[in-house]
Amino acid sequence: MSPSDEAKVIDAVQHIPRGSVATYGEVAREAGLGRRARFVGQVMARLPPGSGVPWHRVVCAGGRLAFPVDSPSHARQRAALEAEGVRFVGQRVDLDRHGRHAALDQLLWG
DNA sequence: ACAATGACGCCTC
DNA sequence: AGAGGCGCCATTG
Repeated sequence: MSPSDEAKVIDAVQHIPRGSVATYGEVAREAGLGRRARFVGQVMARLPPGSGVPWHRVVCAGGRLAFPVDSPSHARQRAALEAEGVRFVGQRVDLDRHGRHAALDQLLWG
């Protein structure tokens, strides 16, 4: 990996509109990094607190959160998402409303 | 150099 | 729905 790969990931995450989410895999592709979903996870994990990067908008495939449902981190991410209007269906983000193919995203991303 | 470890994803029972 | 298995790849011990 090059230092710029990390920058590409950060950039892609920063471009996720408020109130919507993107999966790790989608971020990897949008950043031009192919199938390196795990790499995206690594970058998120290394983010210093207060970096300003909306890491909570990055979720696993299918809308699940990467953290164990009983963990504080899971609760934190879910709260952050719900605070900006993201709906949950059970323990999954409602991707029909907030996923990359949602109507609003189509307008913002083409 | 090598094995283990993840903020992943997809497929198969 | 849930559990395993495997591919993935940078980091860590």
